[in-house]
Amino acid sequence: MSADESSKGRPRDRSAGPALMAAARELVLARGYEDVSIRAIVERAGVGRQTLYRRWPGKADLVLDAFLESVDWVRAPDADLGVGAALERYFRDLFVNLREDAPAIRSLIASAQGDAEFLVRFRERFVEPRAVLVAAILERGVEAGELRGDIDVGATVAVLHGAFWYPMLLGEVLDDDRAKTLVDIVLRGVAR
Amino acid sequence: MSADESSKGRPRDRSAGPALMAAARELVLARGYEDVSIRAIVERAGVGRQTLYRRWPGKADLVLDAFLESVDWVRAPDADLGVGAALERYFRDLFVNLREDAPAIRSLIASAQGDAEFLVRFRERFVEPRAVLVAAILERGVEAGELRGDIDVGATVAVLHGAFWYPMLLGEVLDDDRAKTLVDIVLRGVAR
DNA sequence: TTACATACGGCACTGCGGTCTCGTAACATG
DNA sequence: CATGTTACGAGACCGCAGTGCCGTATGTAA
Repeated sequence: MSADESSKGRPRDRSAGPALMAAARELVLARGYEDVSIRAIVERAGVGRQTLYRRWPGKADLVLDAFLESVDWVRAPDADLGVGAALERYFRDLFVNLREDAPAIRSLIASAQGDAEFLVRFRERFVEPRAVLVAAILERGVEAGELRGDIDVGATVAVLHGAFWYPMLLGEVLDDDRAKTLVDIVLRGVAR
Repeated sequence: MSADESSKGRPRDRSAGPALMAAARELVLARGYEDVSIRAIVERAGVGRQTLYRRWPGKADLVLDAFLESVDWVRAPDADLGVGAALERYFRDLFVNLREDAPAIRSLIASAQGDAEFLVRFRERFVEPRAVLVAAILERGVEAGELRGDIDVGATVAVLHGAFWYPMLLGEVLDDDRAKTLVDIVLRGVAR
């Protein structure tokens, strides 16, 4: 699967892909996703346009690769933490790592709204790994007796992540306080 | 404010605006937001392109007007309902009204990600009215002693709405069960 | 009636995303 | 070496968003 070498014809220039990802990352960070044209990326990378389209379906997939390269930590939570502390730590880390990349992620979510195939890839690469991680924290909490046994883990994951997508997509700042408040609401609820 | 009649020069054709909104709504519902071109809208409305740009900054604002015309119910909650029932009713109604319009709303949220000025208008027209309404339900619940007195109303509003944005933007179905589960999690929390 | 101001439909223009073709380059096979 | 196959940079081409300009139409004010 990794060896997609047809072994026939001229081999691909192995430096072109990384050069395109680097160019895309630099330009998007400097000017913002929608102010960076495909033409500008390939020019900066010093390649032809087809060389990009031979590797990615379009700008969204290229930028997804370019940014997930650095965001793909998704580290496992410490097993000795309580659910509240583990969740808070997860979201604080997420917000820190997103401080620089949030505009790009927002634009990728936007791109996915009109492109069902890219939405699938974005889910696989960005959404699902984080959902799985949070689900694991919650299930650990259930087993430890910290959380109720009848909770809907999938729905809780969606509530937690939605609570961070919503302000992000509205252009608000994601700080530590928000992580704490968010986790507190979902754990304790607001009812008396 | 309503009489933006300069009283000088040729008056605007009063039928052009409604014709454009109707054309936009029909085409977007039929083909989807990103498959409808500005050119197609003005052609269907039987007007020139500048006639559109004289009234709206672009497609996003036109479609926002065209769809909020029908979505702008935002009815006040019944005062005799408990917080849980009022919230459930609110989200069930929201999901029903969005069953047809959700794709368009998704595309508008997408448009707002690369256009800060449109984001402001989208917040004012779509986000804030609903946030105010849910905040009122929550505050009523606090006064009635149904909710704790120390809750962060704004954060709770964000958690509730985020929990509906997240699945919507991921292309999932918004049904009554989701409304119930969502409200249940936020009210009761997941902790034991 | 004569200015003046604004709206109108139509169209040209630029820059973009995406597709396609050209001539050339780099590899494997025989 | 010759042949076949694929990648390469370059650039033509299409449809679109957005802007600007044209000649014309429709209103108000002198």
